[in-house]
Amino acid sequence: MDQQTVRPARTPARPGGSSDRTGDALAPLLEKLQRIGQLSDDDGAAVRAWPVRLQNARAGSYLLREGQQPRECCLIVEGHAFRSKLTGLGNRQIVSFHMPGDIVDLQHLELRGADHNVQALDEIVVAWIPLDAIRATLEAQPAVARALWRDSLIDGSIFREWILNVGRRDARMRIAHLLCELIYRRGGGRAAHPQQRFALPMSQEQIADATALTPVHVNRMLQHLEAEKLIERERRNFRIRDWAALCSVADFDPAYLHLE
Amino acid sequence: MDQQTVRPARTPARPGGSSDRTGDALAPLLEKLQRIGQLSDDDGAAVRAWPVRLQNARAGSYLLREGQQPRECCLIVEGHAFRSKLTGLGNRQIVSFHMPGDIVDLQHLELRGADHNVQALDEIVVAWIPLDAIRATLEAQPAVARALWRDSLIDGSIFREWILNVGRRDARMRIAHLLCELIYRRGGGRAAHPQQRFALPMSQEQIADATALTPVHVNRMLQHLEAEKLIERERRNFRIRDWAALCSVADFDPAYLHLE
DNA sequence: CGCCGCTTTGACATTGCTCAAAGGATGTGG
DNA sequence: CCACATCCTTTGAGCAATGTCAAAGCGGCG
Repeated sequence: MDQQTVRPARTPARPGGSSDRTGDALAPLLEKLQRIGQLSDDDGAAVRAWPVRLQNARAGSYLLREGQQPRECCLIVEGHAFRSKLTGLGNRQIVSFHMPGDIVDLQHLELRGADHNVQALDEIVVAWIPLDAIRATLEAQPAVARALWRDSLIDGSIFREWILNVGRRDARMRIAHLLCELIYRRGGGRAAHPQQRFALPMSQEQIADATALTPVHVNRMLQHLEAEKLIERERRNFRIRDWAALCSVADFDPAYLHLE
Repeated sequence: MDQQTVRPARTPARPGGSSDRTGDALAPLLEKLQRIGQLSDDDGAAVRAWPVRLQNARAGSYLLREGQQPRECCLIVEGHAFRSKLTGLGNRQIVSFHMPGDIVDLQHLELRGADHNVQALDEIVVAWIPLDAIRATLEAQPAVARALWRDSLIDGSIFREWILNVGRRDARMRIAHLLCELIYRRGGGRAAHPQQRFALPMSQEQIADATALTPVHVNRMLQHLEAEKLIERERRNFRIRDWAALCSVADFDPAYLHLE
């Protein structure tokens, strides 16, 4: 009944877990790279050889703080995360949401200090991958480098859409657009089973921080979407009643996700 | 007296210009790559060998439209450009400004359809570089690949800051922040001569589209900044009267530009 | 000279925010 | 198994920032 939220494994991953667990950990990443870049067996093997360090974290805990200079990249294995920035006055803006298979701070391959925070959205399992291991692979396996570059370019495209969303759509459209994006990405392209019920991993306050609204207004707009019979909802459990209409309200065109 | 705007050459570049003009065209790019990535002589030579096609364009003309599938990248040689997206209702959001040395659509190395428009801000000279030429260089010269990747990661960082700017700062801060960014980037890091007068290449309507405000409100906020004695202004000509205070009002921290 | 695009001003409308408090879940310790 | 704390969601009333509409200035250019 809970389609969306991938629960952390019952048996908590041991930090520095054994190699079979490690293989599991990289599976969602490999699947994604396969999808966006076509890797050879050698490429896949090189990625699988990355020495990952597993970590469990609870909802809200920081995986990375602004200003840190990490020497590892953070790959999401299970659960969800978000990246955020703070205004000098303390206002928070969430700039992206992430799901299993996403490397959340790939930019540290080239950029020094983190310019934003990364936090767990729900209970989460992440795999830390040494930057040096990735760099070594990039030289030996150009296809991996291309796939990762492509991934970060898609990231950029999503950021541009978010600037548009936050800047030029009204509250109702913003929220609808975010819903569409999350549902679409959950399906890995092709809004899979838009009718099914699912649980969003984020609170209304986090939706507010992603759409640049207040939690109060998010609440009202969700009720509005419900009254329009576009969605059904009960706490964080959603069902889309009219996917086409929701997309239209949201002004949602998935081209920017570049999932083909 | 016009520090900011680089005037298009008096002698208009011929499309498909001769090789000496071509060398000039790539100079700002090489300088930038040098700064962010340390290229060897070979690397530089490979870039200089790119067969560019020069084009003059007047303010407002489109260099690229959403949905197109370009086979060339667009490098700015002189003048300025901006990228924008449109809402289904026709509201425009500018997502970035660009200056000489910027490749404005590097993402087409990996991504198919353009997800946004690119337009000239003022009179401009651009160099079109075949994607295949760039791809060939990426394989042969990994340092060039790294520098370009790094550049696109910085792009992403700027997008994140814009999401924050548009999402969580008020109108006055947004505009001040945009001013700070433009001045800082003009100096290539280190806000060079913040006291000097300069002309912004964009209209107040374009500032509005970049900050997600209306032109009317931009006008009022500029007057407000002037009344606070932070800036001096007469049409598009500006002088910063108090750089430190402006940065503070703007909540501006240049770390996100990653210029070190 | 006269058009045109940009900037500026004014009056008014509205979206979304603030503040405050109440209602529900869920979990924990006694 | 209850009592309570906590975290989220929901509601209400009033307000502020920003948008809308309309028109007037003002510079530059053909």
